Amino acid sequence: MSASTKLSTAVKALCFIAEEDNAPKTSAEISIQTGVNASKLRMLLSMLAKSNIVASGKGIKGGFVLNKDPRDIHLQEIYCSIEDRKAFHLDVQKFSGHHLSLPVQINNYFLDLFAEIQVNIEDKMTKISLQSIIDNLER
Amino acid sequence: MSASTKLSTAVKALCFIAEEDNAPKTSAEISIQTGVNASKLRMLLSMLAKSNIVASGKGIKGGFVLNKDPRDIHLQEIYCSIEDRKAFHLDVQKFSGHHLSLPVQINNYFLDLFAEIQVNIEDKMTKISLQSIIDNLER
DNA sequence: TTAAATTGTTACACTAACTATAACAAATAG
DNA sequence: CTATTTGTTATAGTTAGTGTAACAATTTAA
Repeated sequence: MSASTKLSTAVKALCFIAEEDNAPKTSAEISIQTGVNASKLRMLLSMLAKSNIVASGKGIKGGFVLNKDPRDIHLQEIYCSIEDRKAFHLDVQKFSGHHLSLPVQINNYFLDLFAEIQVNIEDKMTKISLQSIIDNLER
Repeated sequence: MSASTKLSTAVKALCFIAEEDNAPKTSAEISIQTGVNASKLRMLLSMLAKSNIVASGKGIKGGFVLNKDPRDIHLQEIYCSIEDRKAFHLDVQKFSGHHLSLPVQINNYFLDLFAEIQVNIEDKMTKISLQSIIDNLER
């Protein structure tokens, strides 16, 4: 699952969990509502649980509930809990050279540029709360 | 080859082609200097030739030369000529649903967000010329 | 006109990544 | 004890990326 796909899937699940009643939602229910496979959802949600974004319960009354106010859950936080790589991954051709310095310098130039882009993306994501996404959908 | 790898590879090749003398550089020479396979370089450079960023010549005196002043070649232009997808590709989980509107709305939300990020990246790339990269490497 | 060099393009094998799903132990509730 | 549900691991199939080779078409020059 690509980073951007994981993020949008996680947000779909969280939006459904956030709905009206705060009865726990099972992965099976979320799967029906979102069209995403239940196992895959459980993988994502178990990571969100480790970050205390959701709480999970096993057994017959189990499922997932939000563990925070949707106004206090931000995209950046969701992203970090489901993806180990820093923001959206951009890479340069790996270089196995010896005496060649130009390609190495250019790799470094691009790694810096890509890092800068990633900081921009993270800034943007930090400013977007789950609540703002829910509000955006309702109007 | 990922989009970001293509871009950094193309810039490596262009920096080498831009060096001092403007004798044509062959794909074999560029391959030695950059560590990138000659066939792959020819694929990239033939696209740059179609965008008039470089000119190519076949035969015994052939090779690649810049077709523009390095101050007038920008990253965005290089990117567009080697990649058909719009900027760095971010995607959402494809959705084959029927009656479900929440996932579709959220997909659209993310597609908009990612489009916005891509505009930012393109803006950034438009402001970076090949000459500025060369200058950056020399100091 | 022949030979050598070089691009431009296609093809191929190999590997890594992604996708979709299944399976099952561990925990929970009644 | 049984049914349910999470959390995790595994599996199989597909797609994308990597590295390289091959060769027709073109060009230069002897």
